Order: sequence, then structure tokens, then C-alpha cells
Amino acid sequence: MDQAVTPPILYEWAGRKSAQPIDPALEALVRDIIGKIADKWTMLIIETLDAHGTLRFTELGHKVGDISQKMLTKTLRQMEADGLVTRTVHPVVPPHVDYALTDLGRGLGAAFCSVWTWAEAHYDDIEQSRAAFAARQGAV
Amino acid sequence: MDQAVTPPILYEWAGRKSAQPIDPALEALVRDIIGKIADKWTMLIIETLDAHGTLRFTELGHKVGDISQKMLTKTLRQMEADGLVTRTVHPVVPPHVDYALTDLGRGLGAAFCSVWTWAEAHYDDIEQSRAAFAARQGAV
DNA sequence: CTGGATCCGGTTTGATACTG
DNA sequence: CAGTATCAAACCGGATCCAG
Repeated sequence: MDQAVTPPILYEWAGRKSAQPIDPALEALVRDIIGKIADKWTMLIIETLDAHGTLRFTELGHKVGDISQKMLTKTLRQMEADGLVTRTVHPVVPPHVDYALTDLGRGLGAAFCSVWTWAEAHYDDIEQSRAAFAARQGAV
Repeated sequence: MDQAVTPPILYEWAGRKSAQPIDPALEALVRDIIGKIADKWTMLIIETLDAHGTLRFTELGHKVGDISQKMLTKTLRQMEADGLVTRTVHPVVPPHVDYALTDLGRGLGAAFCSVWTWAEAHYDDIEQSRAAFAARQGAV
């Protein structure tokens, strides 16, 4: 009950600017959120959880890749606070903690998917640009 | 010329996981790129440039908001290297440098738009979650 | 006067070791 | 296994200084 119902406030931004009204207060608010969730680890964790479903702490860390426990803990806490993931503690002898995406988190994951698709489609362009840029710099 | 043509490699990821084949090497590659562009300032700069078009250094910094010149310079450099923005220097008496999105950068902006829309639609959910989480923590 | 490079202080991050 | 504690390193932001 959102995508379709959302007032078309920044829709014209999607295709192109039309240099227009967009509520500044709202934009500031949204901007703040973007600033907080547009984090490398947040994106990677969301993708991992979305792809694999419920995961335990260590397993999640392993699948995400090069993340330290500290950042994993920290990012997970932030995401939990933001309502993106649930943290379920099973009080058993060897501690067992499950992390899973909430509906909110899954929604964000779906939104990220277009970025993901974009990256998948353009990584070679990026690498090419990087090589060209490096060559340009090296030449100076 | 991308969204529609892109091979449906991780499309099943969009809706839900189906615990499946997705090329691991490709995923690692894409993951690497996501890790590099998933940056707070990168997103904010893309949005700003997409909304306002070509901008000068100082003007861009002002519109982005709370960014320091150092981070603006650094992020812009990275984005230039990645081929997301063009940096045009006009050799005039008062230095004049224009920054504009490339097609690649615009594409990323468009992809990121869904995240923007999501944030716009759910910021109240997030704030609610944060309040609940804070209360839960404070209560302990 | 603008873009941006440099130096310094504070914060964040990462590696390792330790506890429940 | 899941996290915390500790310390060193890297990074961020602000002010200042430099080049055109």
C-alpha cells in the first residue's frame, strides 16, 4: 500500500528534473534516511538476507564477505533499530541468534534491486572508465 | 536502453529468493561495485546533479547540504573515475569547473530512484521503529 | 575569487583477544 | 556461537593555505 498510493512528489525526478516544487522539508527528511541507509554494509546485508533468508550471526558474516564482527554487529543493530531486520535470540546453550528481513527490509531490498541490476549491467563500463581515468592520471 | 535489455540474471531475487544459480563470480563482481558506489555522498550528489543538471563545485556543495569540500572533492573524483560524472574545467580568470552526470551516472540515478521513492514512502515507519527500539533499550 | 590540497583533531573502522 | 573490549590505523571534517 505504498508504491501506488504514494503522492507523486518526486516522480518527475525519476526521468529528468523539471526544476520544481518538491516539498523541501520532505526532501530533507528523505535525504536524511538515504544518508543513513545508503551504506555499503547495509546494502550487502540486505541483499544477503534477501537471497538466503534467515541466517545466524556468523553465517551471515561469512556470506556477506569481508565484514568484521564489529561492523556486522553495529550495522545489524542499526538495521534492527530502523525496523529492517528482526533479531531473534534462542536461549539455548550455544547461543543461537537468527537475523531475518522484516517486510520493511524486504521492501528496501526490492528497491535496491534496480541498483543491483544496474551494477550488473554496467560493471564493465565502470571498469573501463576506471582504467581510462587511471591512464589519464598516470599520463600527467 | 538498459532496464529492458538486461539479461534476467538476478530477477528472481527481486521478488523473493528462490535459492538459486545466480553466477557467483558475477555476484562477487557486482557486490564489489555496490560496495564502492553505495556511499552516502555519492547518492546525494547523484540526486543533486540529476535534479539540478550541471553545477559548479561550490554550488553543488551548497545544494548537497552538509558536505565538506574535502569529501565533495574526494567523492567527485571517485565518481569521475567511475565514469559517473564529467568534470569540465573552463580556464578562465575566476576558475570555473562544471560537474554533470554522464549517461552512466544518470542511469544509476534512475535506478536509485526506487530507493528514494521507498524512503519517501517509509520514513515514518522507520522513525516509528526507531522510537520503539529506543524505548525497548531504555526500558532494559 | 574559486577549486582543491594540506595539516590537525575527533570519530569510525578493523584485527585480535576475551567473556558468557 | 554471539558478542564485547581494546588498541592501532584509516578516515572525516574544519580551518588554513596555495594555484590560477
